[in-house]
Amino acid sequence: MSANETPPTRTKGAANLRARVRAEMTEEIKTVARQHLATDGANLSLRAVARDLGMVSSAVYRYYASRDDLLTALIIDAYNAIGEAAERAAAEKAAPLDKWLAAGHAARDWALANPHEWALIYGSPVPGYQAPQDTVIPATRVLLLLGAILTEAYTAGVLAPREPLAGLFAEELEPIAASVLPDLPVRVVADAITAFIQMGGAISAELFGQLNKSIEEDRRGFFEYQLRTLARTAGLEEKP
Amino acid sequence: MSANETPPTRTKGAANLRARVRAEMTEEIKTVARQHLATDGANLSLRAVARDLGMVSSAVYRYYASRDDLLTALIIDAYNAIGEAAERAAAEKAAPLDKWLAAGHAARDWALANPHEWALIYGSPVPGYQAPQDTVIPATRVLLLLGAILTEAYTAGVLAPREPLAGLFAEELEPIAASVLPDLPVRVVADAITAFIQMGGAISAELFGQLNKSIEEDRRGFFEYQLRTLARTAGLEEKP
DNA sequence: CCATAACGAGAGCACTGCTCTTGCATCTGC
DNA sequence: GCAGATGCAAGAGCAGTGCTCTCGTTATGG
Repeated sequence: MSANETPPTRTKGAANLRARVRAEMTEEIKTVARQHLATDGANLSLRAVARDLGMVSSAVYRYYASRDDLLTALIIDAYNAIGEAAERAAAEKAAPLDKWLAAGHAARDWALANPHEWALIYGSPVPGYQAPQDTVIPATRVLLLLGAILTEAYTAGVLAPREPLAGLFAEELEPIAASVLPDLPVRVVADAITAFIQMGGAISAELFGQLNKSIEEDRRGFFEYQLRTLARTAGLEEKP
Repeated sequence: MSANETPPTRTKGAANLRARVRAEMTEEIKTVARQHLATDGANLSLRAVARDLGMVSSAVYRYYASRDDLLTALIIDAYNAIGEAAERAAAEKAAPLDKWLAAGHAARDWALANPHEWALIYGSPVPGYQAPQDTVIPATRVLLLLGAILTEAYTAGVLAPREPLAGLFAEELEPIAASVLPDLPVRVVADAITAFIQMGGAISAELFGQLNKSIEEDRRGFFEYQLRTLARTAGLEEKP
């Protein structure tokens, strides 16, 4: 209630030394936890993390109130990491379809490099875990990117005309479309969501071993085939 | 009971009574474990299951060598359950597109009714768990069903002609296509796999809460929209 | 300068999967 | 018909878990 807490602006020197040490410690715990994620999956052991840091388990609780809090931090980081990877890749291209493909491949590459973090955010939810509100905005970055690419193509007039949508779900998407851009067809929003979902499905299937014994070598090519199919469905045509 | 000259190989009566009790017990453990799956997810507690059955944890090990063995049994059951649900639904229809839609909706309905079993088979892999060979055949039932529907449409000549595939992955799929049917285009196999993957992606996205705040009411309609899109991509056209 | 707040260590609670031993009931070969 | 083999459940025990609480220590800031 009172405004007596120390503002981080004024104190300097030794004062924010402790704060800096604390921030470093907080980050280091995350780093080690991320490594443990690779072996233990979502049920990582706080005690093991503490052991690796040369501290006792209860000390970790000074930095994260619970194991779930630590998981939340990792989840937010993962959402931001894959979102940023996709955004960067897309920003390097000019044509909408090129952006689309670049974003998809960047997401897949990130997932292949960080499979357990991918599982954390796009796999089955951790049993007792309830995602807090902080995660929802980072969680939408990739979806928003796909939507932005389609919207850009639409406003540029290079998006192939699509049949309008029918169905109740289309009405539900109406306000979303309107909030992005007045007169944006719901079809664009629906296609962005569909593409996001199925892009994720394709990556998950590859990562979770569902296409074993079918495609072993050219999984990247198969993924691109799916990416292009999704693009065509959304109205992004190939350049002639 | 007259257990006169019981041959050493084929004892009946009291002999297989014990076996029957054992089979019942084995099944009962699975039933209770399935219930616990709903609350604990993949990391269900063997001890809790045992408690619910009025027995001690070590007794369960008479029936399942390890927790992973119990999980395997549940996984196989789940694969078979969703496979059978989809097959039954498809068998009730005549036209390929109707079979396609029925199979998809049946799979989704089953997933909505058994979300944790869905997560077990199509979600992120359980950390230490390695799926044994017994699971691979049940795991392919839904995929095979989609492939069968497309193949049936192809042999009936009602599958719209598709562009041939290009890419290394297409060559990898060649032997699979040949093993199903001589001269079956790889495109059909690729489309079946794609549809299977993205159907699963759509269900997972809905189940794992990825389309929160966008479509809340008519998720079935949105799913059907995706189903029809996948069908069209695979060459299953609407009846005029 | 000294009260306060942050901190790490350690013990402890209730829980987990799993192993091993023990005693008992049931089945089975002679 | 009985003695021995076998199936089974219980219990103790091990090593591990998340989390809480208490206890000295140490750095911070009024």
